[in-house]
Amino acid sequence: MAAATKNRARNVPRPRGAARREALLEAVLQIVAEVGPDAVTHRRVAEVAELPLASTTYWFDSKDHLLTAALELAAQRDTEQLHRTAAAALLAGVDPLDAAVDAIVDSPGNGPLSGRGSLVASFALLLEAARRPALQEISRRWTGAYHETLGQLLQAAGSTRPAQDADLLLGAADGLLIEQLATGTADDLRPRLRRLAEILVAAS
Amino acid sequence: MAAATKNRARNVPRPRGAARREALLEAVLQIVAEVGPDAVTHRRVAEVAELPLASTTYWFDSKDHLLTAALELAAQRDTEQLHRTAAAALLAGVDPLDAAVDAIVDSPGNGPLSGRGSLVASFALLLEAARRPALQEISRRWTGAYHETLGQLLQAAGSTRPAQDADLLLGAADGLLIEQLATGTADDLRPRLRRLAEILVAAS
DNA sequence: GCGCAACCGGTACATCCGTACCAAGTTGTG
DNA sequence: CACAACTTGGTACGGATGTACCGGTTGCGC
Repeated sequence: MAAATKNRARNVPRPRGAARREALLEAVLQIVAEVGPDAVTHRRVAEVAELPLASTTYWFDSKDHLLTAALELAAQRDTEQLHRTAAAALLAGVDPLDAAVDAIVDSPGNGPLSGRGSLVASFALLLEAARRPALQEISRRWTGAYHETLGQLLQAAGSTRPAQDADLLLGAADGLLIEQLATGTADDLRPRLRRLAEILVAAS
Repeated sequence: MAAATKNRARNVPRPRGAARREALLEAVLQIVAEVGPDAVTHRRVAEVAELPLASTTYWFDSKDHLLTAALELAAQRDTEQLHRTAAAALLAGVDPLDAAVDAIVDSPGNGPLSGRGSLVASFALLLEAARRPALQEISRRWTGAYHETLGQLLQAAGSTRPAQDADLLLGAADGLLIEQLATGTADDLRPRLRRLAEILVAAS
């Protein structure tokens, strides 16, 4: 039927358009990391992405939409990276506690952003979610993925209550990371988190 | 001597002026909590504080100065509250672990801002410090006060390495608080932190 | 081919921003 | 009382911002 052949859904971007869209989000994340969420303006995003100003309003209805989509992208990338790390560690037979600590500490360090910068961006966007309920669903999925993956690793390490242990371990990691960012220190968190993980498992 | 009678230091605000200054900082904190740091503009601050626009530039050289002073005020208030709580608990002979957990969870809940709002403001300002070294000194004093106080309480509870335990306990508290803010949940953190504190002390 | 929707990019505009300036009011001191 | 410093609040200005608009281009389905 004719209808079957012209079924490309409306509003589905063509390949080139999708690439532009992603370049814009990339630019948003870079700006959030380097200067902060206040600095995310249509003009600056366009400049960083090397695209004309109007492309920002073409692909995203508003600045809100731009930020929401950027948080979604950051969460999705980080989650995928987390799953890859965890799966590889489990298959390779690495000590699950080491895998858990590495998964937390390394996770945001890859991708096109530098480790520290992408951390700042992630936390800034998370904090945005505290004021915008629309973002909370994304935050929930994001932290949920961490809970699940860490729980599996802790269980493999012998924890009898992996959910609660993962909760505390993830919390400690996030809190210590924020503290490092806010005070400008840069010690290696791995030994401290490793010790916490051991204590949690041993106390099961 | 004549010199002795006119020794009021220059630039020391007179009482009425000091009240205005504080009202402005109060307004800054309120705006940071409700809308975010991007929304802190001279005009809006003046409006919230019910003062004329020019008063903001009179009492604070620039927007940077305004934000720095606001972080200082938040840190100072929170630290005083922390010390009060801890000292009272130690004198009253309350279980030091309960005191530690209460000191963390209750701490930012007082003051003119609602608990959740002042938490958001605190974290937002801490995150600002990640990008502005001038704020990091304040952040360091702030977290330092927590480390010290929590360390004393944990030591009283029998911890043999109070510094490290305080570090992890504070980290976990901050991380869990941020997670709650970002996901919109509101469970009581006390039992979880209490359990962590017990495990840490027991593992000494 | 041809038409239509998706896509592109330049420009315009109302609004808000940080900050400077200045004239009037207030207050403590000699 | 007079004076100087401090304080107040109204206004102005150059610049940046979010977003709307609109004519041109591209590429897919017929």
